[in-house]
Amino acid sequence: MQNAPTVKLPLECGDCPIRHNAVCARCNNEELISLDKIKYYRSFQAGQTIIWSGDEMDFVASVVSGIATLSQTMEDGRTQMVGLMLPSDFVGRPGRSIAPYDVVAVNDMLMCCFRRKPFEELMIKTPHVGQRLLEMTLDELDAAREWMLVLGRKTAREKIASLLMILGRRNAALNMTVAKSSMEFDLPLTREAMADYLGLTLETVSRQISALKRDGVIELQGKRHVSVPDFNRLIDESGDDADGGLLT
Amino acid sequence: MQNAPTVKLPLECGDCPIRHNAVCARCNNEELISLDKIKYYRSFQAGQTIIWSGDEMDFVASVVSGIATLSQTMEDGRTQMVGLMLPSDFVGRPGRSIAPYDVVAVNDMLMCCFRRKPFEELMIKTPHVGQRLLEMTLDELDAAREWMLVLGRKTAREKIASLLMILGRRNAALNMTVAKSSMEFDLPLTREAMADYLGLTLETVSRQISALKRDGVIELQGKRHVSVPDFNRLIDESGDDADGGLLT
DNA sequence: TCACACCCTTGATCTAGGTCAATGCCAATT
DNA sequence: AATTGGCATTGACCTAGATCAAGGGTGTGA
Repeated sequence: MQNAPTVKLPLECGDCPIRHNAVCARCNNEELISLDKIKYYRSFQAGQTIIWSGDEMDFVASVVSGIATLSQTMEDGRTQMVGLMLPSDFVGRPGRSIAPYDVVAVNDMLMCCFRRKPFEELMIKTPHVGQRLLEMTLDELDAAREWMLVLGRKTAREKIASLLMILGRRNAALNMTVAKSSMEFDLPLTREAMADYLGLTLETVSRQISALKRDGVIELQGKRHVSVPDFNRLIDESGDDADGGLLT
Repeated sequence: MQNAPTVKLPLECGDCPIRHNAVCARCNNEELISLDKIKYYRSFQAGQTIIWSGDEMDFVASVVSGIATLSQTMEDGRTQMVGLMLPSDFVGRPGRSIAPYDVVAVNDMLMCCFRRKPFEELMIKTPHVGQRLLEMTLDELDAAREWMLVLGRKTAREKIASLLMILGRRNAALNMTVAKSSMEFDLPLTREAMADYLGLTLETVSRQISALKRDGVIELQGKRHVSVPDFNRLIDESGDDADGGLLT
């Protein structure tokens, strides 16, 4: 646990995130084999709802490829996205059978699933899996709390900049490249999905993106491809501390 | 793990939350003894900052009595509370030495502390502690995500009602009483702290509390004692689903 | 090639909540 | 009993972002 990396790792040995090298280094073969026995793969189409809030959920899973969103919706239709699930993220929760939010595939996805009961038994038998899950959960908690600052206190422009920073960083991490001063990436989300993530309306999202473009902070190729000539400029706009987060 | 309660337990056997009955039932004596060897107690005064964001943190701890807040502050002073720590909550994180937020004592507090390194070693030796910590972290993650909906999508009035619901419920839980249709409790927070929790200004908090009083949803004795004649009315005002949360 | 469905942008207007400022309350101190 | 200081309330006004509305690309299927 001491030297475990706190950033999300891309896939390493095989295609299942549970086997990330942070765990593998400590796992013996028996554990890997027992994991293999209870897992299976499922794919989902873009736009498909993977799990409905309130539904019985008999599996836990990790994202192999594609992007999903977690969101909560009030009776009157207001919705708030509470998480973005990217490859290597873990969906579901041992010890609870009812899903607390909707999980929706943004693009085509492949998930590595484990039936919940055997997975729970496995966690008791092989503590390393639980330890890795604890690390990941703590990271998600930190991310959720950082997002609370975004939602509660930032202006619309800062919110957009914060989202672009996250998307840029995660894109860089997925490509195993270092985040550098200039970068470009695709926006996986519609303006409406961004609005739901940021607690804004889609019109405000659109206006602020236009404003950032007008001010030269970003450039757009089409509507869904962004390039950031100077990443530090974006950081300034986001209102974050320069050091870029609370890792380690 | 299967039957572990998902609500936070009040203190049970002794005064350290790590020994909550959910864990105790599965622990053998050896584990309890080894915990005792590395723990110590610290008290803090009301208003005292327990941990500064960015500081080195060589211990983890759990709240024995009193209330603390977790908060993040931007350079220009805007602050957002990201958590309320009540008795039995766990502060700090194994595997990370730098504190990501300020922890401030709201009233006089007693904390049960563990030096971080020995605690991490203990977690490896005795998986039950890690499993309990995972449960607690997952609960906190759910709470953080529910709060994201509050921050991102609720109106000021709904935000206040949501906060009062949480305070009322936690108060009922601490007193080991069942949440019933009418209840009363003290507000532990100033109007400003409530504003920081809710992403509002203190004036708006004050106005909305006055409005809820005017409309008969709550009554005030002094400025810090609330009684709620009909808890369901408060739930309606909060915009939440009637069933009252996502537990189990 | 037309038409329909999506997604996105932009403008005009409205409003919830922020900002600024005055005042009130009460407990502690002198 | 006067003073000080920390909270809290209330009013008047302002503004960021919501709401309402119109139109513009682009892709897909008939």
